[in-house]
Amino acid sequence: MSVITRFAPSPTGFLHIGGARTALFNWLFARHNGGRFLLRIEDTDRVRSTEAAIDAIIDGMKWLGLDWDGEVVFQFVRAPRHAEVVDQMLAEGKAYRCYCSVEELEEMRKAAMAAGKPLRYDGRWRDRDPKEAPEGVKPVIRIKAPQTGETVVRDEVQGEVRVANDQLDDMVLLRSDGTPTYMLSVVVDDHDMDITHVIRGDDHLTNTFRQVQIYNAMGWKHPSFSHIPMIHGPDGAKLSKRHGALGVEAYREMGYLPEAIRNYLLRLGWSHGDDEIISTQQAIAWFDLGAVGRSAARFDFAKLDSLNAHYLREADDAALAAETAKRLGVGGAEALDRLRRAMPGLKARAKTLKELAENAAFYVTPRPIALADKAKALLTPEAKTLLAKLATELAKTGDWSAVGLEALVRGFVEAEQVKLGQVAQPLRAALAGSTTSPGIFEVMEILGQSECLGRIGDCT
RNA sequence: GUCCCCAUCGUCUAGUGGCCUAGGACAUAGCCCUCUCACGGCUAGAACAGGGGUUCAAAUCCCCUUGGGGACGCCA
Repeated sequence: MSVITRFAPSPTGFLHIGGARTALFNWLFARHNGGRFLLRIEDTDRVRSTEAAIDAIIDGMKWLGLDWDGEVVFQFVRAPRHAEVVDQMLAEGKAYRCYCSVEELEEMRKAAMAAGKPLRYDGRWRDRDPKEAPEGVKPVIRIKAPQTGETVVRDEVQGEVRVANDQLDDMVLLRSDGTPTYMLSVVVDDHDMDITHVIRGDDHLTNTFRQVQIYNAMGWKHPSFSHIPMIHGPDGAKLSKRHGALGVEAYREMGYLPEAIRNYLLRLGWSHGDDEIISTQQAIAWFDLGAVGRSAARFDFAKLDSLNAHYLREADDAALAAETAKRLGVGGAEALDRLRRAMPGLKARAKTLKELAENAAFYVTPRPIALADKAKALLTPEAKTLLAKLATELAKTGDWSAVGLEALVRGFVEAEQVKLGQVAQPLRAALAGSTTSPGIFEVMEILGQSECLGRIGDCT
């Protein structure tokens, strides 16, 4: 039997980082096994589901390079099928109508809490005669769950997990308005879509017992379950927006590369010996459920940064130049060409595309460029004198290559009896407007002779 | 409150009873390289939550405690 996995987000918000990892693991597992990876949008909550969220999820998946097979499945349109399953359960005596009001349910929970008992529905309509139903109340349909024994889940990641059935209650399958609940639709859809492996966050682990009861009631074989640990914020608490529970588009905005995100997310909870840099090809070849860890991981931007820096250095210069130009809001073939030639020196110094753009700005800023305070401080009267002197020599040279310029400047400092830094730093200040930049001779070569002389002239 | 899950350096993790005076990566500190900043190289500090067992032998197996997380909804 071939493997079929799915990613089933509810469109009530963006595709956050935890969801992205769940999607990645499902995708990897399917690709590793030559199986199929499906995308199902769980939009049964009509109030909270939005079109914008659906778009955000789909864009996020595409950006991350997680391609799914076949058409996107929308859960809401399958509601009639879900109701049909409930009809069958009703007919077979595996489900029943419950006429409890929400107030009644609330009291039940309070009483249970006070008595130190599990918070569960007491089954008061389970065996009650439907003739006693109050007038005008639309019932919900509840499953007639087993009351003794235990339900066991053999999880690929968590191992064997069991719970006594008296801890579980008769959950609602169909709401009083006739729409299906999550528990029901997820089971019916996973069954109908022939999902073989359910890989999801471990916040669903205890839900799994209830879902298994539905599979059992229907006489269906349930898929293999893998509950992967959640991602926490740097402080160990649940991931909040403040930490990184941002939509993937926010990471894109911050200048992270999809390959870096994939690599980072993969290593959060999964490992392959001491390997850290793992290409997507390798990830597909190596991924296995058995190596997924069982404890929650904290999200760490520093590590993501370092991975991103790595992939930035490997990225194509022309593509990086185009992205940088876009972020800088500059166009034109000349600017683009300058950025492309400057890219090797630039990308080694940045961790994100955002930082890359900031560092690259001086290359394409029109004269006169603004000088940072520290750069101004470098341009002392003595330094300016030296620069002016150097400028006359620079104006005469016919070799404007980094190598030629370095030879020229080194000759100049020797003649002037000064250290290279005494010239290079003011030069950097004048040309880049900053105290830090790529190698100064490289900067000069890329900027070109007239631009350099102009910039030196602007501040001497 | 009830149930479930988890627990190795600050962080991500390797480790599946002897190879562990516990390895790697990120971060941190120092040194080297050097026109600055990065990159790169080298070095350093840094962990088996605590307590009981089992065993010739435990980071690894069992139990308890503690700490963290999750679920308990006519949300998903």
